[in-house]
Amino acid sequence: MGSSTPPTSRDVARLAGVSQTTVSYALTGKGAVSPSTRRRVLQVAESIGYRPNLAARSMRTRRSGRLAVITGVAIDNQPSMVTGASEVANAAGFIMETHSVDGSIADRTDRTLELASGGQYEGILTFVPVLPAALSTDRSAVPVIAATAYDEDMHSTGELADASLLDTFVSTLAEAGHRRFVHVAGPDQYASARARRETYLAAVDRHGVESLGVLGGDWPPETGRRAVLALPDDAPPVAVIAANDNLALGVLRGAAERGWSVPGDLVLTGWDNADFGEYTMPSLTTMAVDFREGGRRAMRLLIATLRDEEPPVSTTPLQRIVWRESTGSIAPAS
Amino acid sequence: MGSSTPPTSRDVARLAGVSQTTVSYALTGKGAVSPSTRRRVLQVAESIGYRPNLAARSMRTRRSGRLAVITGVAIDNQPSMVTGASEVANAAGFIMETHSVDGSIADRTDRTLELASGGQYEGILTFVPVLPAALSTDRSAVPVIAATAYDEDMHSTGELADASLLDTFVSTLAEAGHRRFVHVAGPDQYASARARRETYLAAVDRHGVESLGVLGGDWPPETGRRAVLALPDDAPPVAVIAANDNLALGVLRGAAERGWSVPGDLVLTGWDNADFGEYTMPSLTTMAVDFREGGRRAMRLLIATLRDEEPPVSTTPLQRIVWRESTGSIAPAS
DNA sequence: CTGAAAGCGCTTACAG
DNA sequence: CTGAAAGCGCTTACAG
Repeated sequence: MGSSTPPTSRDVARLAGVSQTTVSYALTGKGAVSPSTRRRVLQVAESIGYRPNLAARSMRTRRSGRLAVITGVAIDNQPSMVTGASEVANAAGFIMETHSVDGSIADRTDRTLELASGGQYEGILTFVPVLPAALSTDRSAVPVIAATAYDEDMHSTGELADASLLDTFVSTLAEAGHRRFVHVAGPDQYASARARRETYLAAVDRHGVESLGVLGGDWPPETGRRAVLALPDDAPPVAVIAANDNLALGVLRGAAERGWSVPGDLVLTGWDNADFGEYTMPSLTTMAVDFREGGRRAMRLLIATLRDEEPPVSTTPLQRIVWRESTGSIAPAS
Repeated sequence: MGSSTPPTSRDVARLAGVSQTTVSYALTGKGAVSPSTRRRVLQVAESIGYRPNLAARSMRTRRSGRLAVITGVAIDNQPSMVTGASEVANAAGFIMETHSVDGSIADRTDRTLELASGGQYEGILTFVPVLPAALSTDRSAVPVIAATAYDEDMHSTGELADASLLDTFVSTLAEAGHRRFVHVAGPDQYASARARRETYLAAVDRHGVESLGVLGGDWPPETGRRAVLALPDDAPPVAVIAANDNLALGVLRGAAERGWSVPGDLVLTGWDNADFGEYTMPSLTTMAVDFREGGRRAMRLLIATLRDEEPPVSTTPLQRIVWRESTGSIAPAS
């Protein structure tokens, strides 16, 4: 009990009175086996609960049919990316496994290399930043693709971190008559946060509106709340461009604490289309980012790479503005 | 390029002018190797980028040092459970890998069995419901433990789905003078939703307050909003016990749409301590559930099982009520 | 301190 | 249609 070792294909062979070869053929459906033999083998295998040892199989075939996706605990919106990647992997006949890694970027790089050369996967897709060393395809036989939504360096698919539509927030609000803006930024280590901040600065400049500055510097709601509390009394009417919905939520709370109405004294945009944004009072104008499709594309790229095919090009945008109550009634530029 | 196969321990041996045995000893630090030989082997291994084939190693040693955690896309709050499990696994010297599975319960059970008998893991911890067949320890050599926060059947660790503290919501509000209650329930398929509903019904009964009924039946905020819109005009003052924070968020929105103030006309409790709950207007009274500690305990149980040790007993509660603005000012029973 | 040999559980030419 | 044999890349008694 417990210490007994699981049955092997040799056990099945002995019990069925055939060779290991025949068992293998019957199970994988590869060689030619007579129907009756095949039936008997299958029956025996089933009865003793035989399951092939995957490590042995993949060591022999050098094909595991498995792809690894590397994620980390702290990356927002990844669940949808993983789901999208999984859809594509399964459709292509692969089993996809998710490995969650944490620690420093060096640790993550090590682990990625380990997985790449461990002989168990035919390809690796990482959603967390790793050092370029992990991506070199010369030494590790299997391809490693990085699709990080939220950081730069390496071969990133990048589209997910694109901030160019933030310009549309500013221009549309400017056209609607808003003259004063503030940006509540995310942390500087994030490429997406930096991109949004820079796009904001360029936009206020380009559209000739006043900027009261860039506040914030972190993702949690409390940062947004503090940013509003730090605004001068005569700030309203002001348009607040928050780097994400969490921050926007804090802004909403801070505005209420100061007695400022939204969208009266203050209009507000977020980013990410978080579930709660449709139900806050007022509901949040935001950027819907299609992480799932981002995951699909990343996986298509990996599969194309390992098959030595040309990667498919996708042109449809991954982002879309959702106008809601927090920006008042405006006629969005089509 | 690309088609070249990764270096093996035999390659290292040849290049270092030693036997494969010596390479193995030098790398694993097991046998006795002279310092100079050891240094040379390590140097060669490093220079050609050698990494042991894990499949081969674990096939030979029958010890992989790896544990698998099975999760699914749709399970709320799992990230923290996974984090907790990972902490304990790493502290015990194991590498933990997360496998995300979806499909029917039969599919998930199959996949679990496959992992259990695949020879790559020393133990399996599943956070998604599987059939009892997957848990039988007689056939698969490795232990499989189910720690499902949100469904019943099998050896569940259960504490996470415990709803008994909901009685405290009701009794405390009753003591504060609230006489009329409503429950906005989650979907019936969830053990946690059922437990909360039943605890609610028992509580209103026990504390002699009126119940306007049980509404809802799903998790998204919209369900909570609809529930409030369905209430009769003369419902207030009423205490709404929502099955989770999403639902409570919808309730808040619905109340605003009807012109009902919170906590004036309506008081409200949620569940889960979602991030946004501290920043809604008003902030949400809720149940903080320590999923991370739940994950830790589940992993401790798995490790104790595979080591044939007595599982550690934990007595500290995993749940704690957080009183906030949505219930007005009350003196919580200590 | 070092090496030759066996074997973990599979699959796959090859021969019959 | 079926089987004996080799080998995937490791580790580990065993002998020297």
